[in-house]
Amino acid sequence: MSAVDSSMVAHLPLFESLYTAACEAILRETHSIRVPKNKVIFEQGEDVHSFYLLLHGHIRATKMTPAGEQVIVRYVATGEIFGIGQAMGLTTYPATATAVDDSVVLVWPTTIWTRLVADYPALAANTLKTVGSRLQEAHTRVVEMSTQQVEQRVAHALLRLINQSGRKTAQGVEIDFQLSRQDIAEMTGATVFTVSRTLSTWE
Amino acid sequence: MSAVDSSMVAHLPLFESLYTAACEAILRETHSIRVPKNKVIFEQGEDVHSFYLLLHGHIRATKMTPAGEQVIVRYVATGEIFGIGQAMGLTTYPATATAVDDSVVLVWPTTIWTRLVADYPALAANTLKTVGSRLQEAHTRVVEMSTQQVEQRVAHALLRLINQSGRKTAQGVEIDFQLSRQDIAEMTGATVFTVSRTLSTWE
DNA sequence: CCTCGACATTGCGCCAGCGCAAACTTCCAC
DNA sequence: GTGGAAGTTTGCGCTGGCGCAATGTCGAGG
Repeated sequence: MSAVDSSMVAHLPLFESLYTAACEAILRETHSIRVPKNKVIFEQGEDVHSFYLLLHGHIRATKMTPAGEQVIVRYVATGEIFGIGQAMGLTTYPATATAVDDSVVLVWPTTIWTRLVADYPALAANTLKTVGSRLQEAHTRVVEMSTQQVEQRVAHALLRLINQSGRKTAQGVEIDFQLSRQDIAEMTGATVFTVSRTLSTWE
Repeated sequence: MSAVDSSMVAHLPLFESLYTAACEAILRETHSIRVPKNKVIFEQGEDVHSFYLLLHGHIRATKMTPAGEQVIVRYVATGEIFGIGQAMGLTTYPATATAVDDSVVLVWPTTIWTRLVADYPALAANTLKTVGSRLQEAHTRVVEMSTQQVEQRVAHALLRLINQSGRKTAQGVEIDFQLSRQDIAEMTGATVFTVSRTLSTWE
């Protein structure tokens, strides 16, 4: 519940080509909250009430099928906005957002989105780019699911995570949050068993 | 290459909450072209040079994998914009657009996108909604590909087409363009054979 | 009317990946 | 430590869907 310094966020894509003053004005409408690991931020189907910016930590977005199977739609990386269903014309959240780690997020009430966009048009343009690149990623995934088998899908999923949240260490690259076989299965559309077998062949 | 009457397009989502004058100004920057069936409008990988609005007909967007397999990303319905890679921060088209039918499209040079958005901020907001709903659809498809088997994927793919381009007739619903088994296969990530078998069990 | 080419169907063998059960490994909590 | 819960690995049988080849259907052009 503390104020946010614009120097912390002004460099993010969301604020690109906005003046510092505008950026500060936008930040005046928000506050930061801490989200403990495994806490659900919003649930699929819930009425949209807020949108968010991830300052620190990691968030997982999942969708549940009517049959009760869970699919991981994406991991939100630091600096990204999420929960922007309102901007896309939705009235309920299309997925569930859960903190994978202890995280810190900025919260805005969705009610002010329209006003913010009217006051700072660059905001819509920047959000458009973000959503656009997510669309790209989703299409890539559709293509992968259509044409590749599990082994390659797992490989690509891991590469995507590394590019997004990888950290170089002496031994190689490390993803800085917990990732179970179950998670990989839910990202790739495979079973835990197959994922386990696949990974074991790579040592 | 003829002028376009604003009354034809003013009701489209793209122009929502824009004044007629603005709408007309935007239309003054475009011209319509006829695209014969099977003509490629732009190719995946090509530098973005234009964005489009489909007035009449049907367009198919496909992606080719490095291995040469083709996947149908989506069908563009009448009234939709497409080829808006520029707005999403891309420099090359992420997919190939081909006319499925003889079609009529409006063309704008991408160079004016930035200016249009600056002059008419609602344009960015409206585009954001469009892209948002495509993102939704893409995620739905990822979930389907992850959890359902071919039969249900085919069913959903057809339902999506019907909702989008269906026309009611005495005998039922009709999709108003040619659709081969190969097409359905490329939409669902199955083979022509399996699609054929699946459809035959439904009579 | 016949031919040719494109598309669709069908039979058959095969295998990637699933489902399940059982064993093994970690990591807490007490 | 010790017991238990959660996560992982592995063996095994089964099957959905693929690959291919052969055959069937339909429409357009000579």
